[in-house]
Amino acid sequence: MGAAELGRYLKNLRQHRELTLRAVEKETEVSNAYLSQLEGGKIRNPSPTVLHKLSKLYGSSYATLMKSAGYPVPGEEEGQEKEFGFAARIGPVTSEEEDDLIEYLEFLRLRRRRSGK
Amino acid sequence: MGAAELGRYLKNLRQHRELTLRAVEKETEVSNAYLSQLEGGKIRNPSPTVLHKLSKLYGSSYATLMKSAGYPVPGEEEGQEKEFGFAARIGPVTSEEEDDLIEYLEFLRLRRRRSGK
DNA sequence: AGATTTTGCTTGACAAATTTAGCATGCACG
DNA sequence: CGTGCATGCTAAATTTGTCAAGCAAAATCT
Repeated sequence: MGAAELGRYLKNLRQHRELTLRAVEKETEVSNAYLSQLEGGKIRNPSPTVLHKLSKLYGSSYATLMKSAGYPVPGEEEGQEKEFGFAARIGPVTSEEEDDLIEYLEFLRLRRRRSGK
Repeated sequence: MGAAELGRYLKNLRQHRELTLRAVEKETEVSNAYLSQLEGGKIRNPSPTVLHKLSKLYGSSYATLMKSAGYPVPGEEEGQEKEFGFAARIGPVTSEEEDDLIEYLEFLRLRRRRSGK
């Protein structure tokens, strides 16, 4: 898990695409030095931004890279099928409304927890 | 976006739950000093692992924390419609909560219409 | 073969994340 | 009033991500 696995995975992706470290550096603006360390399994907590850039360039899944880096991946946890029914029901919302609704939901749950259901 | 937004968001979550920095430290094994800096918007790239721990403790969505930290969120990138993005962000809700949220959304829109903006 | 370029990697330095220790204010209670 | 403790914060220290520069082997060219 973690650094070593991510390294092997990234090296595999790159070599399979016959790209050089410096070619990847040019496309992705991540230094070849750092890429080398990444592939060598020497980096334990790479920034998700870097992983995202690499996933785009390699055409591979960002979620997979995150996972193999040892990071938790949203949606990997549990039951995210039911949520979509709600999305359809509530219709389009602005991002401001999103923020307000989420905060209100948290308030609701807190209140419910205090007064035992 | 980024550090300041994440900070406000985290502080809000914690205060609504009436937790102290040291209480959070105890549950999550993230130092109270670091939590303070996080909430003060002084941390630009917190590790996803930390965000995940906080999301679990606060009962809030990991994806939302990632997003407000300025990280790309897996699943939100391509393909899926905007409404589904909100569904992923808000996480699973009970049907009781659905009702409350929709009612609250109507209230929000009514209020906004009254006071200009 | 020798020169030049390319490639992967290591080193040194810098910045930023995270922790440990400690400070300052506020609040209880003797 | 004091003293003790909780709370939020900051300063210093440590660890680690990230980059610029450079090096050795391999490839490529002449």
